[in-house]
Amino acid sequence: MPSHQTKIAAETDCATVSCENCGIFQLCHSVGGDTDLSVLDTIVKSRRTMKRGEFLYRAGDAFRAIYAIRGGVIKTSIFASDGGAQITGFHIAGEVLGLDAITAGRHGCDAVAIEAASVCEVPFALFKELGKEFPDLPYKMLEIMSRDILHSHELMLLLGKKNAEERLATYLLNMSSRMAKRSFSATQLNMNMSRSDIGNYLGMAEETVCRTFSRFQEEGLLTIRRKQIILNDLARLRAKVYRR
Amino acid sequence: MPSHQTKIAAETDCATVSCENCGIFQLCHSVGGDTDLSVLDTIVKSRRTMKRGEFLYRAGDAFRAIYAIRGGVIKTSIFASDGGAQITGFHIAGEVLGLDAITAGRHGCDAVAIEAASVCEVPFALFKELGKEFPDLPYKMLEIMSRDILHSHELMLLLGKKNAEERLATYLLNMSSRMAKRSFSATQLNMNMSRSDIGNYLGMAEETVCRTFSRFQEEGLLTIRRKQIILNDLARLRAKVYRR
DNA sequence: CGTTCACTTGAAAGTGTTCAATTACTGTGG
DNA sequence: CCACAGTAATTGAACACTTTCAAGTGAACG
Repeated sequence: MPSHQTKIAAETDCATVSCENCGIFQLCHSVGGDTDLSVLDTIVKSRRTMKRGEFLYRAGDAFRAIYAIRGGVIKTSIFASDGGAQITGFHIAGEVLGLDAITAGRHGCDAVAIEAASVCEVPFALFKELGKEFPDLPYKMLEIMSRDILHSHELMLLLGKKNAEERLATYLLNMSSRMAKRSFSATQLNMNMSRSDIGNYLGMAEETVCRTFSRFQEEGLLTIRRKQIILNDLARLRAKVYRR
Repeated sequence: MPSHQTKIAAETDCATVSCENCGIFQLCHSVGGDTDLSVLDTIVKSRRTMKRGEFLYRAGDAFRAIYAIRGGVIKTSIFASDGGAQITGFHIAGEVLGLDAITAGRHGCDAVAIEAASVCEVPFALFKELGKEFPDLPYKMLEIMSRDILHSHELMLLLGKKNAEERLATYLLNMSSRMAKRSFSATQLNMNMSRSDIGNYLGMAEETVCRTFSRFQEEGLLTIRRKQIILNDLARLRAKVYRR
């Protein structure tokens, strides 16, 4: 579990697990059946590696492609006219980005790498072409978007109804289960995002995030080691998610 | 503009404007071209009228159909395990409901009529059938979902970053523009939802909604007449949307 | 015509934010 | 390898905003 912090965290896994971590690949596999997959391979191989701080796209950019994350973490955020921003998600391997741009024809949010990352770029025009050969493809995409909407709704519930402890607990458990799903540790989280980003995402001040982390640590729920958070008691953390 | 409060507010308009208010119809028109539209007519004619308080579907119900609202207002809400609820939207004529259920195969939220309403029910299986004849159809649906995601993101920004005044101002202007888009008055809003519902949606207590309404009225921004809100100064209201 | 529910308003209490100061870490250059 | 600078994280204390609790008003409806 040590030191390859400059490397892309999940990249190797993504390769070894025959790219199960990569959404589009998954998609294609589940759709392709015995059909010739050579075209798909071509598309998926148009990869891109990103350094920390690099933008995948910016709000206002013309919509050309959708992106499947192969490794690393990418954050998306929207902006109010007054400059205020709201982070709408931290996205990890296997998740698909850019779908919110379909309607407007341009991206509504910024997508920026929080740590070194790797993405598959699938031009939307090409995606539509493929839809002709694999009629299930667009419906798979509907499923993915449907999942996005569910995620949004959960975040709304969090932002609208939960207090600081409930927010942070929810967030940690969400991260934990998403990591576990991709066969990372469920209890040792590398929180590469800053406290400030977490606060922005959860709708609370950076300081409140810190204080809540500290309180959780005092209560023995977790251990803070730099950016690494070790969850010591998932059960008790789960109890924090809902109002007492 | 007077009294037909028990009638479905937009139903008549929907008919006269050759059903432009109805999302699915719009959808079909934009897709159909000169092709035989008789099947579409059949589907769209499977309408349903709803009384205030009636459920279109409940969280957990099996996903069978998607719904386009022809008239009235339907609210959707999700539930936390502890019983807490978050209203995720008030939906009016022309909007499509039920799409968030595609992934899970069952609905994740309740949809209930706030006032008498009328909806077109489109069985999803049938929708998929139609997709074969009209290949653009699923992509149109992607667009609609993309719009939903954008809406969700905006609400997140509101819930995460805005204070009471900004929230209510945003909400009123949003309602205003949606009504205007469907050729209703932009300044005379019939807020059929309760203060409590508004509060829930905006992530604030019912009392705070009242107080904010009162303050806006004192400032001359609007006039409160029962459920009817008259916006007297859109410009000044817009200035309230962002932080001073 | 009274009962009920929704809305409104007041005052007290919490919770989280803001401002400010301190400490810890990261990365850079000597 | 260490010192330094700059950034991120943490903690404290005062303050602001919203919530909560409580009471009162008004409309709606049987």
